[in-house]
Amino acid sequence: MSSFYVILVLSHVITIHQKTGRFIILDSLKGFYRYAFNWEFMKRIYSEDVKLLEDGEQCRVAGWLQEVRNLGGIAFLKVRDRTGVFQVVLVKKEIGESFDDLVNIPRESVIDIEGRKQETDQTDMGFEILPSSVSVSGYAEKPLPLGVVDKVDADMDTRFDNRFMDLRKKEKLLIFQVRSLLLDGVRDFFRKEGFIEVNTPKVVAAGAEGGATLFKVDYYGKKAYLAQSPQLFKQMLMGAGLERIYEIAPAYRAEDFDTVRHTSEFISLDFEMSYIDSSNDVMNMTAYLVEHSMRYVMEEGERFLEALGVEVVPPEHPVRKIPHSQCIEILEDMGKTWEDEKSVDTQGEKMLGRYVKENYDSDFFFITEFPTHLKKNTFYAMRKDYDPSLTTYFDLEYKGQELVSGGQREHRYDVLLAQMKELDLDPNDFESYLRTFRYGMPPHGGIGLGLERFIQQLLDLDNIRETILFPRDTSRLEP
RNA sequence: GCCCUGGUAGUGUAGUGGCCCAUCAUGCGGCCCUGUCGAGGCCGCGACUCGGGUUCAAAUCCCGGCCGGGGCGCCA
Repeated sequence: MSSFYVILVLSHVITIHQKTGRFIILDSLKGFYRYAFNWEFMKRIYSEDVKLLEDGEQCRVAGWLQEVRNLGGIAFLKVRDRTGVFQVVLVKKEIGESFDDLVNIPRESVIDIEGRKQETDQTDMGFEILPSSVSVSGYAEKPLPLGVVDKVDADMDTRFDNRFMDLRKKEKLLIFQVRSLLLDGVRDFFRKEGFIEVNTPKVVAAGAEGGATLFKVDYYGKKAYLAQSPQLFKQMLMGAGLERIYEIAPAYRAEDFDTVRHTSEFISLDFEMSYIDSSNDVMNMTAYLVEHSMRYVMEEGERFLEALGVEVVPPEHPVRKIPHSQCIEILEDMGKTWEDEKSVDTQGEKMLGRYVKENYDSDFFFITEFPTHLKKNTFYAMRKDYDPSLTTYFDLEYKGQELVSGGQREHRYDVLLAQMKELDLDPNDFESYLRTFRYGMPPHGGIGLGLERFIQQLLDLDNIRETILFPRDTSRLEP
């Protein structure tokens, strides 16, 4: 009954076309294709795969009617699916009165075409479809809220109000194809390094760093919050003996910031590892994670990066580590001045990014040994033995923007308790967390990485919202 | 939260006191065209964010509301 059978051979997929008994070797599973199983109920194929058919062969394709070029006696329908834009040819004297109906289908309607492949060098795809039937599965209203292929761009607000339409643009789709691959790369790395993927609660009783940045929720009448970080749970899992874990999950920040690199809901990529000797172990793991996932995207997503016109340059090892105090000196040498306290602020980050790029030809560097008073809310940060005014905490900077924050955690119960008391935190509020530290806690550390920032910097996007399907910020709650 | 900045047809814009019953592009509608691919040609449609104020006169100036964009603090 089915028109396709599928056999897996190595990483390639071979389909046998039953009508012809011919083998079609699909390029790979890199991105577009999904033929790992034989879905006999899915007869429609991607336009990219029509290329693999013989000249004159019947096929069924479908997509969005991008535009109609009506020349009078002949018309061309440009139809877009996820893999490309193909052309359907309508000859008036051959199809008669339905010609007028077909050329008047509104743009962006979904149409389903059965027809014959005809090879030609007059289209980008190298073929066109001579239809035997065309049906409209979903009519599009007129006018469109924004044009998918119009020569004018829409404002961000218009675009995000009509995100479904915005995402029909090829270059928007590409971002999410890269994002998907980057996550594959991340998971590939962690799997190979023996990390366990976990999920921790997102509805919590208390945050990691006080209550100021938390969204309140009503939890069966009790006061609760959306988690702004999995921090405390990750540490508890170190106490539970999981040793190496990672989590890819949303984090919520009710900060009232409105910038191109902040959103209220983002995907936090966290890992935590036990039995480290120092924060250097964490930094090195971080650098290899970033490198591996970038290389993965470069290999698997070459066509996407090419289409986006982006060159990806992963970090080389070792990634330079610059203590915070030295960062200040460098910035002073570069002529930076401060009104208040000397620290690496947004301007400083950008300057240091340029400095490292010019002097060491790298997009990456760590800022290490963050002063304790700059991490004042981070009660769980381990401080340097020789100088408690410094922490073991670091940031990883990518193209002049903070990408990662992490360090070695304080695993000694009495020290942790003392650091909490410095901040006037009530240990009773953290009892379920603190308890973990009283029954054998190994030395450990970890990081949090902003996934969207990673993609933003990777693809040189102006605004972090471009990396999120439906972004949440201080004013946007829908769609 | 602070600072800067904007809101004109479906979309993107021009217009900074009278020359504006508002420019251009795109879109949409109609007509012509059998190889278009930024299709082309001709004709048409469609807008000043809301409320107050100043003025003989407001898209334009002032105040407020609503909704954006950018920067900073902060952060992933």
